[in-house]
Amino acid sequence: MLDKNKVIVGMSGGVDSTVAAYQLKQMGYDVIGVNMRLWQDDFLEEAHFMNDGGCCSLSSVEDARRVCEQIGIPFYALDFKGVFKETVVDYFIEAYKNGETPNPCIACNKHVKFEALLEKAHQLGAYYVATGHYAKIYQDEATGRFIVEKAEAVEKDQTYALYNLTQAQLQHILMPLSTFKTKEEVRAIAAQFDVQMSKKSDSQEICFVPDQDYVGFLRRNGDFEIIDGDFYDTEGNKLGKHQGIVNYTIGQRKGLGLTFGKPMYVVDIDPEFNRVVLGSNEAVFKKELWAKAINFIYMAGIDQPYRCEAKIRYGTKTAPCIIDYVGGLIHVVFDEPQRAVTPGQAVVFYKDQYLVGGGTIIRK
RNA sequence: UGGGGAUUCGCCAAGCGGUAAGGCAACGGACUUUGACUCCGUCAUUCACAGGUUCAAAUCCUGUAUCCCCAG
Repeated sequence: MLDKNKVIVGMSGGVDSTVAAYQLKQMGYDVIGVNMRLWQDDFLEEAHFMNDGGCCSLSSVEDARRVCEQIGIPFYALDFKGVFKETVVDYFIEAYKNGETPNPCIACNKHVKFEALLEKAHQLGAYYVATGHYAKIYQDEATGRFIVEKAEAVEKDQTYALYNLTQAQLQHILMPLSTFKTKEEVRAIAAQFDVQMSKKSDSQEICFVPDQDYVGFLRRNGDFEIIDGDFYDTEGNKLGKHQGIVNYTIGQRKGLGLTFGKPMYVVDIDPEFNRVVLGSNEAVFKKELWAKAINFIYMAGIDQPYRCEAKIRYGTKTAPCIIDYVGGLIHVVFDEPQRAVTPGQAVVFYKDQYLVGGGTIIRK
């Protein structure tokens, strides 16, 4: 029987998860801190890149252990390298191989933090797994569905990366940072028992590529060749050589190595012909998109066109749109054209502050 | 080995005797759970080279080099 008062907290050793654990302890939960060992890269460890990290930092085990001691909760470091490799790293490599831009955090949430870790929690008898994400999760009394709502701290809201979670997962998840209005409040609490840690900067890179060189990561870990190809304009004229499609994402301006007298942006990536199409900023805007692998949270699904808002990239604003199921895919039509619709990225739907659902943008 | 035109930052390009605009690229920083976008900052004591005329030249003159066009 699972203990509803028992919770496993994913501890990165950073500010957010530390405060999450602390809050739960204060609330009276039986809290266990767990640091997930996710990835090991000999290349980077030799290069001393693993010393400072973020949400999934590979080197913060000791920080996590220390704060658990300070909070007064048990701590375990557990190995999740296998599942992480299969569900996050392999997906990441595969996406680039296919000319897409992946979002590994979303995959990690779905398969590692709220699946593998949740299983581990159940093995330990805990009903809940908790993290330091900024999002609200609760059960709607009327419908019985578990709903995700944007965090109070709007600028830190992380619901975009949670659209893929199922009802089965959500009922076992706690996110105690949901009520904080700012990151500063969270830091202030952290400072009460660990000043040094409370000043850690926010994470901002792919956790398994802490040197920022994801192309180098693909070279070392990928099972495919990164091949030079040609840049084309939107008319089909050859413009020059590119260094392999993995180097580019839709909307990208920097690093093209070509000059045209005006800024040029990546408009399309064609993995089949190894082509990268460049165009003006205006050419990067699209009014519609198609998405697959749809997951709904706010409701079970839609059976007719549904008006809501959508966010097509983590750092962007939501935009009004109408979504509709067409042949097993979701068709999204925006009121206004959106910049850099990127295959592989998630499109996440919102209705006011509620997370409606989302899917993966495809090239069509 | 005859005429004509050109030569300014990696690319494009202002300047036309008064002491080197700008755009693109690049680099550095901010922002960022995606090397995206965006923003901020840096980027020719020097104008193909050598002389000359001027108080003063990238700008005028004279050679030299390279390129282009038209004539052989």
